[in-house]
Parts: sequence; C-alpha cells; structure tokens
Amino acid sequence: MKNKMNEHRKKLGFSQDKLAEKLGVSRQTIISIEKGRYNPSLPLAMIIAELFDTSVENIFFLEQDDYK
Amino acid sequence: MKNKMNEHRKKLGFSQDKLAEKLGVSRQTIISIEKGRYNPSLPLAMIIAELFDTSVENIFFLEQDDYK
DNA sequence: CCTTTACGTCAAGTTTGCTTTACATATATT
DNA sequence: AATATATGTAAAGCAAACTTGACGTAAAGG
Repeated sequence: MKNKMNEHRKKLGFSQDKLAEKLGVSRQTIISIEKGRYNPSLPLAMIIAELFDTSVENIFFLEQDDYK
Repeated sequence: MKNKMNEHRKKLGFSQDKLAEKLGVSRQTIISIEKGRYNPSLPLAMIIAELFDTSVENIFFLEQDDYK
C-alpha cells in the first residue's frame, strides 16, 4: 500500500513532530507510515484523513499485494 | 468505532462465509468486525469498501473514543 | 562553536488484527 | 430423526501496529 502522507503533511506545513502531536501518536508512528514500513490502523487513517480535510482514499492507495 | 458491515453484506445477499471467501479472510474475521470486537486493518477496510462499491467512510464511523 | 530543529535508524516491549480449531445453537430440508 | 446452512463463542498463536528510549546526522541561527 502506498500513501501521500508526506505530501499532505507538507501542504499543512507541519513537522513530523507536530503532526504526531495533533494526531495523538508518537513521532515514530509518523515516520513509519511515511516510509511505508507499516500501515496505520483504520481509526488512525480516518483521523488523518479528517485532519487533512480529505478522504481515506485520497491518501492511501491499495496495491496488488494488498489482495490475497 | 461503528460500522455498517452487516447492512452492506445483506444488501449483497452474502453469508458471512461467502463474504470471508470473497475478501480472502477467515469467517472469524467477518464475525469479529461485524460484532465490533475489533477493526479491520486499513487495507482490508479498503478492499471491503471496494467490494461494497462505496467508500471506507460510508461503512466505518469514528466515535469519540477513537481520538486520544 | 553551540544549540535547536527536523529527520532518520534501531531495538525491546505491549496491544490489536487475524488465523485455525473446536464446539454450540437455531432453522430449514429430506 | 438426520443432515445442512448460517451464526455465534472461546482459546491459542503468529504477525502487524504502536510505544518508549537511545542515538546519529545535517542544516540553520545565536
């Protein structure tokens, strides 16, 4: 799964630290999601979408290997 | 977090078993999500939305305690 | 120089998502 | 009465999401 976290974050002019704080998660979580190390949980993804004022589908994108 | 899995599943006339199969997960996973025991992962939520021909936001709904 | 800000890695530990297996119950069909 | 279908519970185990803490690097400003 791909995502446009970095893009959206920069559009808001937030540092990873500030974004983490706004979302109520650790900075490691932001880094890991941006770097594609793992996916956010569904509730976190929805809170992110809300903060970025868009839909989950405009930030996160399924890829072939997400389907089994 | 609440969801309308049951509603959407029945609209398609699928049993839990059949839905599980279509999604490539176990029947337990469907039961657990429908019963609200836990949330699907983000990729699974997006695959579910795709199968139900709608958006993640039309199936899953944030509640107060999803925010920290 | 020195400190601060921003981004990054690594590692250990807890919690949550998902699997498998086994078993229970209710309804319908033969 | 017996079998099938659909839904449910419970428990054990593995993998993924998330946390905290320690440390590294580079750029910018005093």
